[in-house]
Amino acid sequence: MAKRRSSSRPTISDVASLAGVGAITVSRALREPHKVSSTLRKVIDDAIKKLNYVPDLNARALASKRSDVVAVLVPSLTQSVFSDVVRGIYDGLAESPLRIEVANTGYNPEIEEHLVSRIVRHQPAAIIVSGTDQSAATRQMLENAGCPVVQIMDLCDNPIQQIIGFSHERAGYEMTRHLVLQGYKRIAFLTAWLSDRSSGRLNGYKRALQEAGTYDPALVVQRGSTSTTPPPIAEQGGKSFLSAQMGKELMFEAMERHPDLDAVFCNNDVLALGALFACQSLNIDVPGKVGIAGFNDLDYMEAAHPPLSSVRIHRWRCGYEAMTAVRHRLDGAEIAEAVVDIGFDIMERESTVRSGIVTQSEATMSMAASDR
Amino acid sequence: MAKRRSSSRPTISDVASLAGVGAITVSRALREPHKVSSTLRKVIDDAIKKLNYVPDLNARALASKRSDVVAVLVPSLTQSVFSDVVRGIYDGLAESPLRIEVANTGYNPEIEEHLVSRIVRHQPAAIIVSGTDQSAATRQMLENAGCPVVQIMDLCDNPIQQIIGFSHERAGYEMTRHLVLQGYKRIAFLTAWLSDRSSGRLNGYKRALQEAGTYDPALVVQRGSTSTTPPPIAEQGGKSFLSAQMGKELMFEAMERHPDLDAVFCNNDVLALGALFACQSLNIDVPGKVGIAGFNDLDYMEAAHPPLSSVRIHRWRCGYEAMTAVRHRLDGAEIAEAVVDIGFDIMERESTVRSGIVTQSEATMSMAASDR
DNA sequence: CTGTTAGCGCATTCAG
DNA sequence: CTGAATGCGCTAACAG
Repeated sequence: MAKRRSSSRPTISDVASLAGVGAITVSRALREPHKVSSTLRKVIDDAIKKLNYVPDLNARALASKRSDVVAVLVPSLTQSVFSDVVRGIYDGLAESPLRIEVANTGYNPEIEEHLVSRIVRHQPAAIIVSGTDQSAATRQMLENAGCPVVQIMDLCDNPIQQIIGFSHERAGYEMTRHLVLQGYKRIAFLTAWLSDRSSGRLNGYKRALQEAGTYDPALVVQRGSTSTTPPPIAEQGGKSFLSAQMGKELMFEAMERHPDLDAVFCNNDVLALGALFACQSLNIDVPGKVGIAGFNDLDYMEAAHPPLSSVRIHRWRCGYEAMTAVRHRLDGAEIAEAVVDIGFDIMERESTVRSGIVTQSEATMSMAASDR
Repeated sequence: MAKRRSSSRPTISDVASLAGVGAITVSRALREPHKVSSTLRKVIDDAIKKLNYVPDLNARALASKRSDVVAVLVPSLTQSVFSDVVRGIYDGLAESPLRIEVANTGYNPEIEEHLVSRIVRHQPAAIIVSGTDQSAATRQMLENAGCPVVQIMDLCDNPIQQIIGFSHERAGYEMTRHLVLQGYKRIAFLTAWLSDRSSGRLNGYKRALQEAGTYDPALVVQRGSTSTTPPPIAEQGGKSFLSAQMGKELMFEAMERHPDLDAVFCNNDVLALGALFACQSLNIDVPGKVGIAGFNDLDYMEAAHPPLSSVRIHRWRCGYEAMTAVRHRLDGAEIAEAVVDIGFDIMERESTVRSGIVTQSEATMSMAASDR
């Protein structure tokens, strides 16, 4: 019997010798049971139980040049949008032996690049990454990663391999269109900063208002004039930059700058919530005097008083489908669809319906993939 | 030159031969630069850059029997409480080469046990785990993990190794005490289900009311009568079980069952938000007719109209300190304090202050560690 | 279906 | 401060 450097856990050869077979057979019994006769399989299973053997996954990763880690890159964990996506990813995991390593880009392409460079050293089983605005270097690394790569939460024509999401531009357009149809004329766009995806929404807003002939660039109210990324956590003192408090402030600012304002489309639900609180504190009628719409449709939007309109995006499903796609491909399947549009729903609620009474508790306008 | 199975990325010996040194020297230059002469270090660095060498972390983990993965176990990712904690953990990472693998127990001890059993196979660098209610088997595994283990978000007398958090019982007590001092008599406790930590809060509530002589078990309003864990995600259809909508329903239920109700202490801010919406929809004065308090102090509590009282817990800091502790110990330091109380603050805001006007925008009562 | 051989890329001895 | 040998535990590639 070979002597060991340290008397640690049982190894695969301990199992093999106890079962009276070769190590590779044990290995196969573990990973490809159908390639091992059922008799041997039983003997091996018994030996495994007797020794309480658990495979060393680092050794496996080294030998096979492939780990069981699915790397997930999201811009933020504290925004419930992404935590829901991540939960969908976790739920898609089900019984598979895969693990998930979440990394946080903080909306910063440089950090993202750094993270990807680290991730690829681990030979991940797959990579799930948010959005399409990776730097050229990042994209390069992802293309060379040699594993399934799935982009999520956006759409584009040339995904790295595969993208699952929806069109932010269309979402922004449709919600703005809804406001226009409700008769709102002076519709502001409230945002903290502009991520790549937020810009898409803003473009949709712009297009809808230009069509309506009521576009006014001054109505885009933003935190700081040119911020395109949130401040680093350190400067936030561990608090979230995106907050109801900020929504409140943006709303006050918007109303001060534009006394004729009659609706706000908030880039984010938490800003919309803040906007509502702002109106409540000034005794401003919603939706009579001002309409309020958000984006994401977090749970409190429906519960609010009045219920707040929003764009429901299928964040959980997005994560779930991404994980499902990953698993299919890890099982050897080809990419089914390179671009998967999971759509969104415009949730029309009281906060933006001033033309009458909402007959149903909420009207839904589904904007799912039109090209299916 | 040894032939390779696959012509993949450069290895440490490629670097070594290019630099004209032994492989181990390269290894040391990477991990313990101070043990290598600066001249060699420079030569090696050049070679590394020239070859674009990146160490294979799986091989490193196999050889050293220790990976760079810090496993983090939380009951939920979608509750912002824990996503803030996780962010604190990430932020505590800073420039260290550690990675984070977050796993999700869903408040289910069996799942937790399963996850821990998988995690320990990876020889993690450290484990951070929420709470103290691990199963006996889980605790056993953690004790034998052979790496730093830090418990967070609670306190106890016998941590596995080290615990960083605060007392839920005291927090529940102090907030209830505040309500009592404000003259509220019929104070309900609203909760969706009772986690181990929630129970602590409930116990504090109970103690405070018993002291005041106004405790009434019927005032504990819970979703379902005996639920101790949330339903699995599948039954939630990918939606969060804990929601403002549920807070609203619980509030309606509480008011119906107890017309004399004059305050609610919600186990969670999102429930408190729902309770507020419930009152707004019925035109019930807050805090005149009913006081509302939450737990966690998420950002919208302060922004709400009226601002909602809550127990501010230092979730970001908790994660950050846990990671800091992990890094210290990975650097060879001993455990400084086995039990670290990071305290909490009672945020007294308008929603529970009916005896007069809050002179400051918010009064704070800090309940940090008293025994320092 | 099963086994043998030969590494995966690195870090741990233990020498100098 | 530096290096040579050796093996971490497992699996790919062939052979039978």
